[in-house]
Amino acid sequence: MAGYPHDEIEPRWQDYWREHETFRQPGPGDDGFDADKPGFYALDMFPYPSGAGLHVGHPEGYTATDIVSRYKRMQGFNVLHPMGWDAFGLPAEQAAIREGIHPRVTTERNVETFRRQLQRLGFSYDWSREVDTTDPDYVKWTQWIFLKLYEKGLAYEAFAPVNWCPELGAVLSNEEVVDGKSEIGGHPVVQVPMRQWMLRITEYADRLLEGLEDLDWPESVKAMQRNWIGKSEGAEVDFGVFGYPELHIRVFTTRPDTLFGATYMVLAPEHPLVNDITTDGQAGAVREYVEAAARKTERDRMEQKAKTGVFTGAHAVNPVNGQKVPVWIADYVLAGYGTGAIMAVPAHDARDFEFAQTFGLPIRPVVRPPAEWLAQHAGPDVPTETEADLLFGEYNDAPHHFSEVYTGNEGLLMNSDASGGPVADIADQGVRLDGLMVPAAKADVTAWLESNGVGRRRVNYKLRDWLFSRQRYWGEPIPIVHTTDEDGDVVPKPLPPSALPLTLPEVDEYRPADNGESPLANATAWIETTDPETGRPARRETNTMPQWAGSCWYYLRFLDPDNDEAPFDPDKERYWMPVDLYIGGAEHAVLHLLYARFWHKVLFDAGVVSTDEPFQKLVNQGMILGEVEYTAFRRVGDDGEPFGWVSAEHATEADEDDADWQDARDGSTLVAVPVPEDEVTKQGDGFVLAAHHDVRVNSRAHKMSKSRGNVVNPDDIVDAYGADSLRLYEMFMGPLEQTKPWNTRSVDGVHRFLSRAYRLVLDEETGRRAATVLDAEPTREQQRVLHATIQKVTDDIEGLRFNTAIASLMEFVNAATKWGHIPQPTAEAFTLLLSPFAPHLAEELWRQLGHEESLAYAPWPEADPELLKADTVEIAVQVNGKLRGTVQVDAEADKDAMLAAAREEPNVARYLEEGTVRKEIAVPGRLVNFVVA
RNA sequence: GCCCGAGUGGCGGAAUUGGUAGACGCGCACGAUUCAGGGUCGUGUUCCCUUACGGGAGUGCUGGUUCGAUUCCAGUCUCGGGCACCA
Repeated sequence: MAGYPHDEIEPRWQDYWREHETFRQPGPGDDGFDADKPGFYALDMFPYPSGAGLHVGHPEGYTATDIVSRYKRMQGFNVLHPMGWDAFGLPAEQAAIREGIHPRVTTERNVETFRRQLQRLGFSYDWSREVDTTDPDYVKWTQWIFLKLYEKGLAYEAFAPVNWCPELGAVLSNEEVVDGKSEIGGHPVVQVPMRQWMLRITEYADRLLEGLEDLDWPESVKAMQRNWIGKSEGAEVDFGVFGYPELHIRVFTTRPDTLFGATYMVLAPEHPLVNDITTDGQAGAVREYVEAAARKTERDRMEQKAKTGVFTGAHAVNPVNGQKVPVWIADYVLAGYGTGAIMAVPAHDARDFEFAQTFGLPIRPVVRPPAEWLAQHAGPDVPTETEADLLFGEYNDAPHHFSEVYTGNEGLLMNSDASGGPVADIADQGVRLDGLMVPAAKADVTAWLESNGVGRRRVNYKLRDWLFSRQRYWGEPIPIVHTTDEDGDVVPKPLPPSALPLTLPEVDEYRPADNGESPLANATAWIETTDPETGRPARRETNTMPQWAGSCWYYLRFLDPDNDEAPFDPDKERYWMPVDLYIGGAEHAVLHLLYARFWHKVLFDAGVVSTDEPFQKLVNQGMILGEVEYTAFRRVGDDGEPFGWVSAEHATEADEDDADWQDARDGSTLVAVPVPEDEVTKQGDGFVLAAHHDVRVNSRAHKMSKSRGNVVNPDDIVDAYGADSLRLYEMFMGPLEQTKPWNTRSVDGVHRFLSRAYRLVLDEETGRRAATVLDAEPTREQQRVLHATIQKVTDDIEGLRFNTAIASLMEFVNAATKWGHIPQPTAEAFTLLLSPFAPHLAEELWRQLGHEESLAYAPWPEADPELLKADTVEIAVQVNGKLRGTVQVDAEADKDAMLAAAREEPNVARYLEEGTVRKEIAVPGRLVNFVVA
C-alpha cells in the first residue's frame, strides 16, 4: 500500500518503546514511582490464547483502552495498562487428548503468537506485568484464594448431578450446556451424580445485587446480572396433607395474597414426598410419569408445548381456609427452584391456568381485575361494551372466556374471607383479605401465616451455588487432601499455604477415566500422599478448578505480578484499585463479571482488598461482523442444478444455521447464492437484482466464522496498511459499543488520512520536516481551528467517542492542507492529538519536528476558550420554521441585531412581505425564526 | 411471552442541552496531473422539479406537544441481543 512508509516507521518505534521501557509503570514502593500523580487503571479483558490467533475483534477493545491510557499519561496520570493470558482451557486439553502434546506446549506456542500479534499493534502495555494463569507462580495464589474461600466455609463438597458429556469426556457447567447439548461441539449431555466442589455464591446474592447500583456499567449488563440472580420476594406456606398429620407440603409463592385461590397443588416429579403420599390406585400412573420425566433431557422438557401431569390421589389442606385440594405431580414445576412444590392459583397464573384447563381443575378468581383490564382482555365470547360489573361477573364465572388470566397487582382481593371462625387445625381466627389491594393483602396474610406457624416471609433466588470442579487435567489443582481424622472418618483437609503451589503431575493419558473422573485419577504417585500436618496417609483431590478461576482475580495480580510473599502488596492495591475502565466483550456480561465480583467481595471481607467492587466503569465493545453479503435465491431442478430466481421475501430458513432454505409458499427447496455488490440495486426498503427488479435479495453482514469464510486476519491488514491504520479504522467504524460490519475498502480511507497527515508535516522524499512547516506564530484562524480540534478530541476521548474524535482530526488536516503551510507549534499540537490513535506515526512526526524524546509523556494540549471564539457566525433564518436563508452576524450580536440582519436577507424579505409578523424568535449564535400569518 | 438496544443518503455513520439534518469517511461522477494504469490534487454528490435563482419532500410508520422535533410524549411495525414453565 502506497502512502507513507508505515512498514518502516512502525517496527522502529516498537523497538524504541521496548528498548527505552517507555511504558514501564512503577507502582507504590517501586523505583521511580511518582506518588504525586494520580493513578488510572485501564484494563482489557485478557484473552484466551486460542490456536486461531488474534481476530479483528480483539484489537477493538484493546485499541480503545490504549487510546485512553496514552491520553491519561499525557494528562499526568500514572497509568496501569497490563496484558496477560487466560490460558487454562478446554481446547489445549482436547489437543492433548488428540495428539498427545502436553497442553503447556500448545499453550506456550499460542501465547507466543498472541504476544507477537499484539506487539505489532503498538499497544502501550507494561509488558513487565504480563501474567499467565497457568504459571505455577500465578496458580499458587489462585489456590491461596481458594483456601480463603474454604476457610470461610464458602467452599464445600457435595454430590451433585453434573452435566456429563461423554463425547468431550468432561463435566460441563450449566452455562456450558445450551439446549441440552454442549456449548462447544454440540454433543449430547446427560445428568450424572458426582462428588463436586461447590462455592457458596448464593450467600453473596444480595450483595452482588445491591453492589450493581453504584457501578458505571451498561444498564443491559446490570439487567442481565439482576435477572441471573433472580431475587424474588414472597412467602413460604405449609400445606397439610390430608390423612397424614405428620406431613406437610411446603411451597414458595410470590403471591401469598392469592392463597384462597389455590385450587390444587403440584409437586415436581423429583419431590421427596411423591412416594409417601401417592395412593395405591394412582401408584402405577405416578411411577410411570416420574420415570418418563427422569428420562427426558432438558431439551425435551423445553420443547414440549402442552402441560403434562398426573394426580397422586392425595389431597392437601389449605391453611387459610382448611379446604381440601388435590395434589398433582407435573414437570412444569422445577425440582431445583424454591421448594420443588407449588400451590396452583389458576385464576391468576398463566401456567397454572393452562394446566387447570388441560385437566379440568377448578379455577377460583380471588383478585378483581381493574375495569380497564377487563375491557381490554375480554375474549370473543364476551361483549366488550358490557359495563364493568357485568364484565367482571363474566370473569368471575368464566375466566377462560378472557384472552388471558389476570396476573397484575392493581386489583382488589375478593372471595378471601375466613374470618367467620377458626380454621380447621388452627386455633386462631381466620384471615380476611376481601377489599384489600394486592400489596396490603400480601402483608396481612403473611403476618397471619407467621403468627399461626404455617408460613413465613421468604426471599428466593434463581442463582445457585457455583459448581467449581471439573474432571479435567488442564486446570488449577484444588489444594485439598482427603485424609482420616481421629475417628477414622475420611475428611477433606486444606493444604497449608507453604505447600503451594500444588502443581500438576505429568501424565501419560489426558483422557478422563471412563467413570468421568479427572485424568489426574490415573496419576497414582501424585495422588497418594501424606497429610503434611499429621503424617497420616492422604489422597489428593483429583478435580481441578474451572477456567473462570484464573480470570476471577487476574486484575489484582497485575498490581504486583512478581510478588512471591503475597498475591499483591496492599499499598499497591490501595493506590490502583478499583479498575477505572474495563473493556471487553458482552459475552462476559454475567458469568466472568459475577464470579469476579463474588471473589472480590470475599477478599474484601477477608481484608485482602480495600474496595467492595472491582470494576468501577465497564464498557462492552460491539461485535465486528464480516463484510456485508448480498444473497439471492434460486430453485433447484431435478438434476440438482439451480434455475430461476425466487424473491427473498418468500425464502424461509429451513434450519437454524441458514444453510437450507425453502419457499414459504410451496415448501420447495431453495439454494442461496451470493451476488456481487454491483449486480444489486436499491429499491424501496431493500435491494433487488439489477437485472430483475422484481427479485429481492437479502443484504446482511454475518458473524465472522471460519465456515463462512469471512474472517479478517489482523496480520493481513497490518501488512497492507500498518497498525496505525488498523487501529484507526476500528475506532472510526462507529460507536465502540455498537455491532458493525467490517469493510476493508474503508481501511483505505483512514490510511489515506494518515498519509495526508504525514505529508502535512513531512517531506515525502526525505521523510524530514517539510518546508511548509514554518517557524511562525499561527494566525488567529489557525488557532481557532486548532483549539476547536483540541476541544473536540479531548471531550470525545473522555466520552469514548473515538469515531467523532477521528473525524475532527480529519477536519483539521483538511483545513491545514488548504492553508498550504502549517506553523511549527500548530503541527506539534496536532501531532500530540493524533498520538493516542496512531502512536507510531505521531512519534515519527514528533521526532522530525525536532524532539529527542518520545511524546508518550508530553503534556496534552489544552483548549483556550478565548481562541475558540469566531468573529462572525452564520445563523439560520427561518420563516414559519422553514429555512429561508442564512446571514453572517457578529459572534456577539444581540437579538435585535440578529433580527435586523435577518430581515435584510432578500429571500427572507420576500416571505415576510406575504403576511404580518406575529412573533420573532432569536437564539443567539444559532438562528432566527419569524412567525408570519 | 418478558427484559434491554437500535431503525437517518448507495454504504459505515454525525447532529452532546429541542434550534441550519446528513459532519467525517467509503463509494460514485466530472475535471487536473499522467503515454497509460495506479496514485495524488480539485469540484460535486439525500430524493424530486428547475439551465439557474429557487421550490417541494425527507431521520421505520401513525398521531401529539412546540415558533421550531432525528431529539420530548402516546401508539405501532421491523431488526439485533438477552432471558425464558424461576411460582
